[in-house]
Amino acid sequence: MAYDHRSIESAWQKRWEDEGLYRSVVDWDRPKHYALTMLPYPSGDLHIGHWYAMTPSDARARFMRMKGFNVLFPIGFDAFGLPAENAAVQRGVHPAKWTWENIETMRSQLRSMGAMFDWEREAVSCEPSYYGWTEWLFKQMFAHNIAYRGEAMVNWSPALNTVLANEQVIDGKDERLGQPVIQKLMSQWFFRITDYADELLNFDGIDWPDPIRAMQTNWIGRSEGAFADFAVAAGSGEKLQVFTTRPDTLWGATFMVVAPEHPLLPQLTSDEQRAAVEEYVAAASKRTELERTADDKEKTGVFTGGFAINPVNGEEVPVWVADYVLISYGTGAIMAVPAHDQRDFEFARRFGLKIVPVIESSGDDRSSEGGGQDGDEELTEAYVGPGRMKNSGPLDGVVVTEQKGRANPAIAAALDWLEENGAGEETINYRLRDWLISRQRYWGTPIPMVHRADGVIEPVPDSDMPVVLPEDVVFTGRSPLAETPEFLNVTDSNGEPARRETDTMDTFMCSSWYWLRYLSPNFADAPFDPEEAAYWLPVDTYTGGAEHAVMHLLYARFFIKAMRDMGVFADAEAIMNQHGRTADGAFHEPFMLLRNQGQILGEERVGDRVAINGESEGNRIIATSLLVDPAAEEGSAQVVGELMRRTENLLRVKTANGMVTVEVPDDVEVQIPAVPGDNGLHQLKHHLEIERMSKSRGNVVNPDHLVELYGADTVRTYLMFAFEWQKGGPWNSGGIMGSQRFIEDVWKIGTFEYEATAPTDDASTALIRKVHQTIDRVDHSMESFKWNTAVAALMELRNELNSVGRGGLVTVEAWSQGVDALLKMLAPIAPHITEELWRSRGGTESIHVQEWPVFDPELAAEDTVTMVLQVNGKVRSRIDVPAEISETDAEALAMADERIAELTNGKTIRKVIARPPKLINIVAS
RNA sequence: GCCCGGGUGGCGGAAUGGCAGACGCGGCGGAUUCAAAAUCCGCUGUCCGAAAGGGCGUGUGGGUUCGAAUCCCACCCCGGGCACCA
Repeated sequence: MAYDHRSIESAWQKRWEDEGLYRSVVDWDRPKHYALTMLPYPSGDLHIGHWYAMTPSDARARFMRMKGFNVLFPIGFDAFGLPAENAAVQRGVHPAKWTWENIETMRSQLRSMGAMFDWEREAVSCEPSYYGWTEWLFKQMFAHNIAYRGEAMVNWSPALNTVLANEQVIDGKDERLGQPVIQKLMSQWFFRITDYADELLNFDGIDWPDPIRAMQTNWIGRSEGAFADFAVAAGSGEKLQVFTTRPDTLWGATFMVVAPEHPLLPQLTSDEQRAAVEEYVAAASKRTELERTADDKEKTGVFTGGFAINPVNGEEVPVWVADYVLISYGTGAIMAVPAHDQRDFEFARRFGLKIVPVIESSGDDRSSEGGGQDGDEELTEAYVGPGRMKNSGPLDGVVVTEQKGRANPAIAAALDWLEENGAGEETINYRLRDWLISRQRYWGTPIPMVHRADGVIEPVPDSDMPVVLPEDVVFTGRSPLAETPEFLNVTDSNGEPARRETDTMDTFMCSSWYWLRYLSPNFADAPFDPEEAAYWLPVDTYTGGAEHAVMHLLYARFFIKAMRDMGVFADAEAIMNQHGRTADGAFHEPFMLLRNQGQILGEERVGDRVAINGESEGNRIIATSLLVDPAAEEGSAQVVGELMRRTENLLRVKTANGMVTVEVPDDVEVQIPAVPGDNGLHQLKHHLEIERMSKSRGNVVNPDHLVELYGADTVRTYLMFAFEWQKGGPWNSGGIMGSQRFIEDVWKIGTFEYEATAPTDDASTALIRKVHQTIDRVDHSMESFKWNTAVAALMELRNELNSVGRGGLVTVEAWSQGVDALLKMLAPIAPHITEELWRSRGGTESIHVQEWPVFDPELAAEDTVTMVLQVNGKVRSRIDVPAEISETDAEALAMADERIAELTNGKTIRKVIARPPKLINIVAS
């Protein structure tokens, strides 16, 4: 009977579900394992990337289950977000309808994967039963002063009509559409994630990939330094505070620069300079973040006419305004030390400002210049190296190293001096900003707050919670909530008319706690059932894409810490203790072990070779005929070459002489001999690069189609076998045949009626040995997320079974052990075929609840080993020796070897390195 | 510029400092077939050689070691992150 994936796979999926095989229930007598895959956004189609991310995650969960753990592996949907709203604006579909239809499609696609999801724990973030608790969490944050309303320069996206978090802005453009983002002063809701900056820098106790840790560390951007206060010269008693990581260079601060948005700027500006400053500030505000931070831009700036007093030496320094100083970092003002900071140096050179070196380089080459640095005209760049302080009054001569913070003696001395003299204080500054969570959108979690007429902002009372999104709204592209009076108009706690907050929350809020809602998606008294949380938390294994490094993964960490501090886990912890477990770090970090998969890219494809005749018109050719001909020769038509790109009726053809643009009028006949019937332009195949899959590039691989053709088991196996999982790479449509053959071979082996026609003990022992070697390899591979080597080891076992099966060389018992082991170890990877074969071979319970094969090192041990004989490190011979051969015996055998004798003949043996039973190396000359 | 990864056959990729290239794709040759597909068997880093065998070979150059894809130093290239962050 041939293997029919179509009937077998769907039948088992149904049966597993009917029997509740993947229902996971709290059982304090068994060790738990919470496996989690990042929850998908319901875009409407499960693409191959979802499979690539989720099937290994599923295989790992199944593996842990067979290893004896009570495994929870839930799934849900991150259902709020902009695409749903865009669909509403563009196509008139309500976001809820669009979202739920997509979820429905994706549910059935996810089922076709055959994953062990516990669907009874499914959570969908756009349901009031979910987002009501997101609102509740917001209120808790507000009550604990973690959420606050603040006015700040925020990223405003005119294209998206909303503000965005810093994390969502890349190179001055929004991460979604790539449209420019501008800075705007607005009053918005923030979370005090910066209060957790130091804790977020600590990754103790969690096993996360280094790159993710590095990215988060980078993003948080801790720098040690000092605030220094410069008194504003023209009276008023105002102080201009700066942040610096180099307080040791204070004596070299010869001017100051403030950001165009700095609040003291109007006060600092003199009347003579006011017009120029105002013009500069106006121009800066119009420029986008991208323009302001462009690399190659020459620094611009304007003198304010104001001065400040350098606290260390009382000198008056001019204050400039320039947009290279950012209002969002530090204090928005800097002391400029042109001698030792390249940016300040460039600015000083451009505007002819004073440069005073305060570090004498200690290198011989430099000191021999005889203090050449003092003659600042000769300087070509700022000096940032080590040396000794000079021109710095009390601190002259202190050693300057390249270390940061207090570890640098010069910085330590300067910090002490500042504090002793009341001129400043030691401080730590972060690049991380508070998390801006307001969005001027409809399809998100409402912010449960009310703006009273007297300006006070108060939370929606518990009795009116949750705030439910009104469904009957009009989509214009602006937030409909602000234009829906029934939603907008409320009464406050005093019974006075008030206005409801119409902004919704960043959708990253939803995904910052979803793994907690999975525990009990229908629990009505709290965000999660404390009993479930006590048993299952924390998440043991988390898998997903690395693109979330500084967004989701950072927010999720912040959330659990904030929730812990608000006491949200108190009940769960008490229950944990009752069961004799201690919370340890369970509520400090959300995900104990994190692994990231890479990305599947589009397959490379050669474009059609086309032969085109036509007439030149300007720099393009208007075609009169077009033929696809793989064998077309150079010169056989006016344009001959590979079709690189097609946009409507414009073709880009790569010819021997370069790229040619061809326009194909509607009435030109397109001939593609390989495609029967009338041919059209849309049938032409253009060249595909290896790049990200996207509909617009036409290089998307559809998993549904692959499942139909090969079956889910084959697709799963291929995805796990053909790539280094953490790396990903281009799709290769040919390679899947290898996995299909493997699955079919497993079917043949599993259904083979084995007869021991010529069994020998040796052959049987050898097969069992192979089985145990395989167990060892698969164990280690699965443990460390190396799916490709796990599959490779199983393929080797398949090869072994194939060859012994044909000869009937082993006992029936050995054969049977081999087949059982193969099926069990393959079960996490290919759940359907292994279940079918397991049952057909007499299994009464599911293979997925069987115990994982136990490795026996004695059975795995070889009794003879091929020993390599080297002369001077080069392999010259090989001999078979007993595995437990002694060093002397091994050496003797090596010396007795013919080839070795030949090669060492007449030479002096200097040394013999013996590593029995694997290797002997004879050093001779 | 700074911080992470990574460079191994035609391709995807294996290799606790000890036989480089497991496993698979592709390719070549053969069997089967009227033929093809499927299947099965064999070969497949490269150069020299009829063969036996040998030379070379893990981005480049150096080093440590009896022995290096693996460890150290310098450099080149690719991917990712950050970036006028004071």
